[in-house]
Amino acid sequence: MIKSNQPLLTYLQQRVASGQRKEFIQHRRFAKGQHLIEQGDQPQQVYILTRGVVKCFITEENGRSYVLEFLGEGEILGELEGLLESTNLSTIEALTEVEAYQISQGFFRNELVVEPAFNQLLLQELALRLSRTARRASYQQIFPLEYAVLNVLYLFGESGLPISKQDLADYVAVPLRSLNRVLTSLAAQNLFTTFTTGQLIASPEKLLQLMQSYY
Amino acid sequence: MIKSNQPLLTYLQQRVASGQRKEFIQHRRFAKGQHLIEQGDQPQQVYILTRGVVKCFITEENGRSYVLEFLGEGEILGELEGLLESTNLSTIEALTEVEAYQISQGFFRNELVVEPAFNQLLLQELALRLSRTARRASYQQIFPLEYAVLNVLYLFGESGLPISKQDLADYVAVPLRSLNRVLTSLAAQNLFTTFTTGQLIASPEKLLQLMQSYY
DNA sequence: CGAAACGTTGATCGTCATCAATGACGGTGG
DNA sequence: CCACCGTCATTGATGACGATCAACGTTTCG
Repeated sequence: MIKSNQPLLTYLQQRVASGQRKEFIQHRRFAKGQHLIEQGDQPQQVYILTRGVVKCFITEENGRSYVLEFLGEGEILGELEGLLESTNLSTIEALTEVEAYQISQGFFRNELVVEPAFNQLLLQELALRLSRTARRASYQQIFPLEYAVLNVLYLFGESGLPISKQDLADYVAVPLRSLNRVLTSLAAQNLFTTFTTGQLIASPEKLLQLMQSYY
Repeated sequence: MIKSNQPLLTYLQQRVASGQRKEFIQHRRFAKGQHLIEQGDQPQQVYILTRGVVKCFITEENGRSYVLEFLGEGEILGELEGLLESTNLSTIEALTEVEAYQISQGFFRNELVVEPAFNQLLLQELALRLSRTARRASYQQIFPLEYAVLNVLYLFGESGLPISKQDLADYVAVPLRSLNRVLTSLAAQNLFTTFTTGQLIASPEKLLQLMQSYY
């Protein structure tokens, strides 16, 4: 659920360690809550996360938000805009304190040409994101809310939820009130207790079984 | 709405005309209704359309389908699987008679390395699709069905709808019956007549105005 | 000083009313 | 025969409003 990209992180660290042209790569830190990228703005930079988690979301004209992804270590930000030379598709907000390499769009585009390994990593990253986004669009449209929530709970398993309920609500694209309704209804089925801390009690098998009842 | 990619088509035609390694590139034809790619199968080929329109859709376990895109000339198919070496994300069905270049995954991957221009075109294509898919996931989740339908009608404008109502219904992710309901309700507002042939009467401005009433 | 009592604040829930989307079934018209 | 629509019933999701509860710092009293 919180996507990461270890190979890209490793690649970049080696790239930095090699020392070549490292003047184009800055390491920056962002406080929790800060926006790395603002939807609709003209983009300038590309980031690659080295620590922390960000939320990547689109805000619609009526004020409601849709969370595209939660991104963690090794994930790249601003790459779509770097490739398309368009304004920012989404806002990127730090959910924790975040550290990231910052590179200019020009350097980013140049790297794609001169570094086949980087090029390859980016192609795979884009392909994977497209695949994930498409799958999610599909099942969130087709199945009812409860299914999507079960899915999220299943993905987090017993590890606990590192994100706020409001963010989770935006992820499944409903108001917080509606998410809470579903959660209490699930809790009534003895699926878990004390959701507050993100702790599940029920077995993943039970969740899977419930999900399959929608087939 | 029917996405196309002229630069990629032009590139490929030049590539073929140059005659180099053209033994790896076959030109194939598919009848209307035929499936170029089947969801879940092990992929073998990458296609680039030269004529016709295909529907690219995911079928969920409960039998309902979600249309990801309608793709036309110059669009590439099977590239995600070629990059990720995964099973097919979606089914690709010919909506009209279709012609396409067919290349093997191996050749496809090799081209990405030896042909910077092709590599660049693919990066941009993936970035654009990701951007489109994300935007659509967002507004379809957040706005009611009528908004999505107005949006589609607006995009097609007065050119008429080249796709069936069932396909359109799958695109907005509702049963055909529900789509028809929305259409008749819109027709009652004098937005257009004789939708059967895909003809609109109303001005795009009027559609836009209606859409904005959801803000 | 320390513990109990208090008040404030934000998150959550019960309830009721409403709207959006779906399913079913039968009718109508090409 | 098939595509479409009218109607009615039902489910899913939302909005509003007030009640409740937990967290936390502050006040009060022994």
